[in-house]
Amino acid sequence: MAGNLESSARLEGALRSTRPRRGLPTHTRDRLIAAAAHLFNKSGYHGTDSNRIARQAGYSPGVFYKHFTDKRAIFLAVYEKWVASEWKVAASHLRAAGPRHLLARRLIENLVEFHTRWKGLRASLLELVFADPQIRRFYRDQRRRQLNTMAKLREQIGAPRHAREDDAILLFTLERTGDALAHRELRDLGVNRALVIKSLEKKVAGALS
Amino acid sequence: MAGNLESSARLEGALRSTRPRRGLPTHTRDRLIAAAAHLFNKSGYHGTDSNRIARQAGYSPGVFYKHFTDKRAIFLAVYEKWVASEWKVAASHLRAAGPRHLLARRLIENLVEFHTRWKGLRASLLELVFADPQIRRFYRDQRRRQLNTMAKLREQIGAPRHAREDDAILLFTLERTGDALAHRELRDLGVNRALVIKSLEKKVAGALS
Amino acid sequence: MAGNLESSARLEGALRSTRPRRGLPTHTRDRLIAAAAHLFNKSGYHGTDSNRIARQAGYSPGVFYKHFTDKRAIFLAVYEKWVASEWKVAASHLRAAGPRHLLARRLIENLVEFHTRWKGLRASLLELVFADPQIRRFYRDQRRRQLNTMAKLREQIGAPRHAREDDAILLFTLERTGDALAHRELRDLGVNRALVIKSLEKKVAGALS
Amino acid sequence: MAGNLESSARLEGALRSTRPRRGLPTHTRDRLIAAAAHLFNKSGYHGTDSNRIARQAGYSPGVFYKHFTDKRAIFLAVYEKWVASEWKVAASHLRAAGPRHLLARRLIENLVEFHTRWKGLRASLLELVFADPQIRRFYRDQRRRQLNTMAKLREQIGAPRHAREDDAILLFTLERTGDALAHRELRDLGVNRALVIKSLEKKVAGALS
DNA sequence: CATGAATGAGCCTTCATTCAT
DNA sequence: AATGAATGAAGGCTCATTCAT
Repeated sequence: MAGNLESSARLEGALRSTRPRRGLPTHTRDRLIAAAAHLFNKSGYHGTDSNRIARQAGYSPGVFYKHFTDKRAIFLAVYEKWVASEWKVAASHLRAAGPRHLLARRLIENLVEFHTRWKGLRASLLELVFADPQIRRFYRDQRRRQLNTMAKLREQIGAPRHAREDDAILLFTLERTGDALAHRELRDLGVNRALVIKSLEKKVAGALS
Repeated sequence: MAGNLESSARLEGALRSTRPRRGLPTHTRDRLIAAAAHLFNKSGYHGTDSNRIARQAGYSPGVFYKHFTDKRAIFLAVYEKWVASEWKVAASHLRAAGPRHLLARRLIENLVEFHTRWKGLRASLLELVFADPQIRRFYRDQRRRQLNTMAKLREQIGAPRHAREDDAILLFTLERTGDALAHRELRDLGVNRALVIKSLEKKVAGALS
Repeated sequence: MAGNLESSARLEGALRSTRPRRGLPTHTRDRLIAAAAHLFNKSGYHGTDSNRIARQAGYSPGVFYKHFTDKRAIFLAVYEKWVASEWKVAASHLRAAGPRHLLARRLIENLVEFHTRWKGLRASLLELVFADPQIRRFYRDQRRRQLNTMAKLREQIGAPRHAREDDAILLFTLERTGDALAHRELRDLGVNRALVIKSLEKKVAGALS
Repeated sequence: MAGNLESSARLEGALRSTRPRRGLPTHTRDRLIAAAAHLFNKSGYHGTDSNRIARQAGYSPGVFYKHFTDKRAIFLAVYEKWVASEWKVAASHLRAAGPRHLLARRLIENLVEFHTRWKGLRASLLELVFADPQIRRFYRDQRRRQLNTMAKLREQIGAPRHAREDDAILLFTLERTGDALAHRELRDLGVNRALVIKSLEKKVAGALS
């Protein structure tokens, strides 16, 4: 993954150590977000307490509230950063030239990777989307943006229009199946993972035609 | 709706009042489950506490722990009852004769109704599936059962076989789109609800052919 | 052991089974006391709840409060019965003829047996003697009675008088050392059990001379 | 008394008032221990709850669990501190020069004082020694230490050896009689307090010869 | 006499949040 | 900017006790 949300592995070891006693506010904020991302993803939103986030980032509890009004706020920040980095990666795939089936393959690969890396965060997300208006708003903004991007992309590559409804359903399918792939749910279902992935790729390729 | 989980509306008004001073354990348990279903659905799992469940059911706090070891346990009980009643309704639709497109329509109608009624519960569910092994197991058992039922149903109506993988993807699509329909997510996306439903019906009808 | 407080072994198996649906109040009371004795001794006063006492005796929780005003009351009843049976046994030893050193031996043997059998009860007792005036009063009555008995006994066997103060100290010594013998405290201290017992016997024999 | 456990009287009045808004952890911990010692001694272990300990020490409930995992843990801490201060005082008596009968007198005086000050704590202790392995272990370690100290002391002052068994019995006698003296048990028994004390002194003096 | 469902005060414990340093 | 001790509301859970049947 690119960007600001470091991988879990790197996080675990490095965070506590190398930190200047007094850093730039932005740096502190970023460290907190990275720590929160890691912990939310590992233990869920409700399984993570704010003191622990601060400690994991190498700070004392008070720092947390200098940068975020409450726990909800840092979740939103984590989520925003997460989504931003997702978009960056997706965009790079979309810019890359190549035949449609290869594009589809890359997008699905990316999907699975993302859902796998952030499965804990996603599990918490859905409850928060339900419970918190601000998170809900952001969540839906992203979906709208995805939908618009799909339409634009088709335009760029000269494919014919599709019904926005079918695009939406496809996004839902990808999202939910991405979770299933991340959680090894398929194995429990006696379903072949590779075939599912192939099927998704076909759907995406179809949507781009 | 059929079944044991009373509708929210009925619950809200009636629970506290009409209760014999001393009932059968089963009855008490059922009332607790109904109250929990209502509250989990309204305020989410983490927004509901055990004392409140008891009070909503018309009891004092101690009663809760006579029937359930902890909150997790009653959530599972709620979930089991919820799923059981869902199956009952679905089964009645499946038994009813008629052309496939009508069957599909009824199933989708049922899907939307269920996701709408239990949207709060579903929002909490996904986090708990992630966090709790027992709930996860039950969740996946249901999915497997759904998958098997689909295959059997096709056999019964003489339709050709489909890949289990595609059935799984269809279930995921239905589940996630059902949530979207329940949460009025589509309006925010500028997507036509009726068309989405029609599209889902077509997918289901296709799966039954 | 004589009398009404059945041995733990017998209790464990038999209590729940053979009980007439409606018995004499005295019988019920006795069963409750026996069950309480067993449980207090095993788990301590604070580790035993009143519902469990009733259940162990083969009754429902309500029965308990038909016979005792509260948990304290049944402890006192247990204690009274326990002490009564202790006296009965001691009296039989005192009545039996024989040389003084044999009498002393039998009394110490009896002491150890009692402290061993009721070590859990004794552990709870001391806190309750501190906390509860009624139990305290009873406790001290017993001590006074012991003291008087010692004096009388010496008269009977024609031994010279001793200072009441020394008798009291001897009783304290016996009580505390009896506990130590019961709890295997001596082994931890690197002290020879047989020698301690011999020493106690000598003290008792001395007191009877 | 010297040492870290302040006297009840001082505690009662002073604790809540003079406390810096924010102190060193050690100081907080010490205040909690002092408050717990006071309350355990006054109301017994089971009559004291953790919130109350915190409040008595001048803190809010949460503080308690920053310093102790549970009530058992603070009891052990109280007990350790108590024993340590007891040893300090005893040691000062033992170091002081003087004839043996004066040493014995001072030791008994000290015994009575200690048992009087901590009678509530002692009453709870015995139940906890029965119920809690860790407290039991500590309790017995102290006894062993006392026993060893007695032997060493005799060596130092050039007295002949005594059987460890008799030393143990003497300690038990002192402990139990100390309690009796503390609880005014003797008055109820019609026993002369001064004579009992004299008798104990003689026993101790004898043990040092 | 006996039942056992129900009560409810109250203890144990957590954790988001604050604020004096 | 950072600290971290302290807060305190609130939730989880128990158990002595009651009372309608």
